[in-house]
Amino acid sequence: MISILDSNDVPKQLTIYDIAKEVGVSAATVSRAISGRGYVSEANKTKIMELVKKYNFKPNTFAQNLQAGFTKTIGYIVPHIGNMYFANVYYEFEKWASRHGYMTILLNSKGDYDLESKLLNSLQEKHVDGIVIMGGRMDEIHLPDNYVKEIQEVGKKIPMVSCGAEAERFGCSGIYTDDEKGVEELLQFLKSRGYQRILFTGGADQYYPSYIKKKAAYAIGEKLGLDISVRWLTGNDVFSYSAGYDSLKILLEEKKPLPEVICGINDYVALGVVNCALEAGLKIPGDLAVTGFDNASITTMTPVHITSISPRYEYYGKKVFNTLEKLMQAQGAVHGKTSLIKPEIIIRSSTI
Amino acid sequence: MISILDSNDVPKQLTIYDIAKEVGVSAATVSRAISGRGYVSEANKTKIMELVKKYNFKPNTFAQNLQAGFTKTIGYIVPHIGNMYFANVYYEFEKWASRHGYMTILLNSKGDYDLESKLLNSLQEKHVDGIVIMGGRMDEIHLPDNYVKEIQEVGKKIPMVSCGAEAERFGCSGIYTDDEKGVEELLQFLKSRGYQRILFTGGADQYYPSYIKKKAAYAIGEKLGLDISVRWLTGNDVFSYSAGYDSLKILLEEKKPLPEVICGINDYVALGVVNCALEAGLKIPGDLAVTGFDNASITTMTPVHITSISPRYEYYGKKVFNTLEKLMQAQGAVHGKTSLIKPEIIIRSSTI
DNA sequence: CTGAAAGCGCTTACAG
DNA sequence: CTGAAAGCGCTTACAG
Repeated sequence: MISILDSNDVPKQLTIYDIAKEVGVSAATVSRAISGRGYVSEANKTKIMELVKKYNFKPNTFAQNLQAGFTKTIGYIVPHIGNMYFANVYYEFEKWASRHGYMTILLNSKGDYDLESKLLNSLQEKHVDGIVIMGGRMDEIHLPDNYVKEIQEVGKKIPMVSCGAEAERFGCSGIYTDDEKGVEELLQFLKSRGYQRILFTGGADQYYPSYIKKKAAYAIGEKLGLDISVRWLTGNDVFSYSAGYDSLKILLEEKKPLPEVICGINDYVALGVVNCALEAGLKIPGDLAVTGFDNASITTMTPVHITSISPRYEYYGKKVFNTLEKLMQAQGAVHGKTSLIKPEIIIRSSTI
Repeated sequence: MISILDSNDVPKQLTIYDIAKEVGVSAATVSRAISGRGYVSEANKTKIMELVKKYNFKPNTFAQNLQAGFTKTIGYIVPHIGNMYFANVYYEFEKWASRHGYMTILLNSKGDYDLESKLLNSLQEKHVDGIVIMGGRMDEIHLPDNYVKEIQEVGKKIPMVSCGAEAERFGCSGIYTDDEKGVEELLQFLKSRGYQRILFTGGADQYYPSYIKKKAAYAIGEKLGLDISVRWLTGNDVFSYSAGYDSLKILLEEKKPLPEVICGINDYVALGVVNCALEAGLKIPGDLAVTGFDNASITTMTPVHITSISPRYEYYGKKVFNTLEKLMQAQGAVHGKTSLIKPEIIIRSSTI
């Protein structure tokens, strides 16, 4: 009998007491046998484990947690898991978390700061052992103070890793793609292929990933003697396919000479540029080269495959987990500074 | 002082006892004040809530859970959250779960049945209140008996919703897209536009979604007087972009007359077909029409936007949550039969 | 309206 | 090697 029905017909959970009674030992002995900690005679151990198997008994993790003071649960907040970037990092993270016995609660904030606050609150109530937060307010440069403070407060109580630039301001550990290095690799590559006039498009200054890339593009471009321009967009959806598409469309309508390369701020934008170009009868990379960032799977789902800067998801996700785990293990953890992950260029057919 | 340091410098959690002591009441009163259940004098309530606010106190959910017998946690297994289909359904599901006070643990199984078993086990240990499982073994027609039995066993103990066809065999509730209706809508639409020769590609017979669509395509095609053919692929990656791409490529190499329409088994496949067609210099929809299933965002990230059958993610995710919630609330839940969700055709420029 | 007490299911010194 | 007991932090009848 797996579940004993009480007077209300509510199935009662099987406990170590039930096992103990059936074997004729105390609950303590059952606990020792199952956990493998402390001495138990072979005879008893065998009997106990047989019943555990027979009933497929699982000790109640919550009781264990209450006792142990940790939950083996991690909270993970992203704006939208439908975004490949977040999905890819999460996938790799979760793999490591699972292997190490952690379960991850995945929450979507839609980039809504107040919803983010609510979710952060729920995670605290759950007493998760650690928190990872990506995107949303992490990327916002001019973030109102109260949102910064909130993260600081939470971070004081719960180990937290922020996946965004400038995690220092939140007082928590950060893991982030080294956008500067990414731009450097990209520009060096483009230069090596003989490109000169390069346009960056698709971002917006108020977000770190765009801001950093822009700054780096100008600085490194100058160093390499390249002709760099940056044209961000206005409107909401600056990181989208249609942002890239519209961006080139407008450029074409202006009838000024095109740059030799358009670098989308991410692969969605790059794909938009590619498709607009193809529609306009431009050859890629003959008439125009295109690159992206993030190495999303869509880079190979187009007639020309898009050269892109890969954040190296596997390494990234693993690093996030390792960093968080260290914090979780060190009681009264000291948050380190942001570690930047060196990205990698993946060369495809959208560039010579 | 939010955390009192004990001799080991381990920050101690704040409990209702600390609050009680500071106000000068019992823990029971604090509990009543916070939960809002039972009587508490206004005076005490005010004092207590002030401290709760001051210390940002959160009652330990695990202690509450242990008491209440439920965890307000749901386990959710998908093969890979990087797949847009799963990501979209999860996103909508999680929205509702959060609103109703549930947190969702998202696990990736990679479609590996044994990993799936392990994950299922961990979820049981966590004593989640409910489980959702999508893809992986759910879609496999010739699933070895032991995997079926396992799901049956888990489903007996924990409310479970399977997002796949034929959930009945697992003895748990199912929510699934009505693929038959989807094919019907698609074919009726194609007929209305005057199309006759229609080819389905990209699936494999051992998976329900393909199998059902194939069967429906033949049956409904005959009813409507259409010329239907189905060409599944061999190899691993039958649901991918390159499956679609290769499929058309081979067709073109055979130099037989092309069908008027190619229906990809999903949007990735459809996109592959589209791009192969464009590369071969075919006009879409002039020379060839293309359609997909799932209404993924990539349908509009191509030069021609792809007509697709939408599973209506919003409704789908909500329905999955509602179904699971009903099971979780009804103790000793009786699993219903699979409810099919009527899909919707989204007409775009890849068809006349 | 309030507090003492028992209990949720487990673990862990402690004494034997 | 084993069991009785206390405790993890909360809730909930129960008696007052």
